[in-house]
Amino acid sequence: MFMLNPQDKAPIFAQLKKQIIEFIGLGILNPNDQLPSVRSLANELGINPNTVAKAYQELELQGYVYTVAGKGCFVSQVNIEADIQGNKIKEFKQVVMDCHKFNIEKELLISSIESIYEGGMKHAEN
Amino acid sequence: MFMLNPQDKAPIFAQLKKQIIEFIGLGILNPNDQLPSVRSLANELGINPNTVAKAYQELELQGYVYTVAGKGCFVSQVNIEADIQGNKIKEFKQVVMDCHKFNIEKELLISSIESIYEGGMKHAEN
Amino acid sequence: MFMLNPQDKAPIFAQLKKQIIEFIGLGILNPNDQLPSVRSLANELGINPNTVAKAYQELELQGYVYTVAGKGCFVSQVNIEADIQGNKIKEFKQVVMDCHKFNIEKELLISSIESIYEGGMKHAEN
Amino acid sequence: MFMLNPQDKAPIFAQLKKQIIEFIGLGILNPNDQLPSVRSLANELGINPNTVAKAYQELELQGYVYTVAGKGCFVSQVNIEADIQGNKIKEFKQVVMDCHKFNIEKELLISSIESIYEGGMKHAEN
DNA sequence: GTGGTCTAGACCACT
DNA sequence: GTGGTCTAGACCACA
Repeated sequence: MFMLNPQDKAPIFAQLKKQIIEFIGLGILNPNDQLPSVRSLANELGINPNTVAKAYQELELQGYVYTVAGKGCFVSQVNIEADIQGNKIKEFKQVVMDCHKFNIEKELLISSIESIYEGGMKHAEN
Repeated sequence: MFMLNPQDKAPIFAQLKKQIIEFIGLGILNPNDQLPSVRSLANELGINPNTVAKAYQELELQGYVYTVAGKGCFVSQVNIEADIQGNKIKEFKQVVMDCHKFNIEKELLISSIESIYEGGMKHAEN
Repeated sequence: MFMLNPQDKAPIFAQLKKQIIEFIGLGILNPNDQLPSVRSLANELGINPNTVAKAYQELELQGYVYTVAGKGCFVSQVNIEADIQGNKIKEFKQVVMDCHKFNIEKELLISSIESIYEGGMKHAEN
Repeated sequence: MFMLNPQDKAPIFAQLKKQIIEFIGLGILNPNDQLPSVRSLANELGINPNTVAKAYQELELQGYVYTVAGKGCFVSQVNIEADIQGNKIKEFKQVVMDCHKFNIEKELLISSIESIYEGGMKHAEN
């Protein structure tokens, strides 16, 4: 279900977090869905349970999930999607401002957007 | 000349690197300009010379500067500016693809660009 | 496992780098093999961990190894071997061109090659 | 007359030395030819006289030139050319042995030699 | 346990 | 003066 890249400089728990947030944003994980248990996920991914637990903890701290002792970890029912979108937009604006600073032409950016939205929705290879 | 943010989670040498690259991209530092000496910059910023040296060394490995032992460290004359712009654009496209994935409307992105490029906004709060 | 020559003018970290690259080229170290830990190797060689770390970091920057914080340093799985051979051949051609420039006879070079490849000579005295 | 590359990692005095040796090997500088004076050469190259002096000193130590106090520095009349060729051949053998170690095919090396000796005598770009 | 970062202070070669 | 290298020893995040 999740994909980890050991060569990625980002710590594993952060990769996990990011993917869970992404899945929530994409509607693959919906409010009140239960996440896999720490142990099962750790087992499945071949990583340390502590690592999974850390990801879950941070997600809980940031309000994306809630934990019920003895039952498991569930996706929050609050308006997470808007939150995720908001963060992405903030990130987007930041990058645009950098582009502006470096005198990259506005038209170039807009045409990039057009082509991405029209074309396939494939990921860019890094 | 340079500004370090101790609260930033990024390592000091990376902050320094980023700023130097930015200054080159902005034309504040031009090809063959000499960077401050390792010692003087370390002194000025209140950090260890090794930390500055590490930043300089990585910049050299990546081709942004060249260093001459016994003389100092200089901005490369190759087309760095295009390189920096290229990286920013890549980053931009990546973010746009994420936005697309999360169903953020194209028009929203474009209008953000318009306002940033017209308004001449300075910086987003982090 | 590794051998350092204190009399060699080359810096320690460079000697280490060179040997690791050689071991990869020779198939002694294979893709995804784990390198000795920074601390253990430093201890074994009687040098400072920072020195080993520097070697590892440069190897990573050049793509020969990848390192996972908290786990260790591993040989890359990309086609490093071809890379190493390519570099050696480049070096070879450079030397041949020098020989040509100095009017060294072609036959002399070729016969040297023959004798080395047939004899299975070990090493030249430095 | 001489060409220095400040970006080259080799120290300037070594670059100078190498070129003088090369010129001797090529017959551009002949036995008992006088080298430019330390000061004039330093002036011409825009470098420190100490740097030139160091190059000359090392050349003298290695027997390539001899210095006459108050008169200048001259190319030795001993059999330098053979010496230079000998060094190159030694270097060549070393590289060939490395190639052998890395399982590079003998035929590849020989055909490289053929093409270099038949083709132009241009330098390889680094 | 691992590697990453940083400091303090030293010595060296080069200019 | 410059940068390059190395040591000793520290703290941190990650697994």
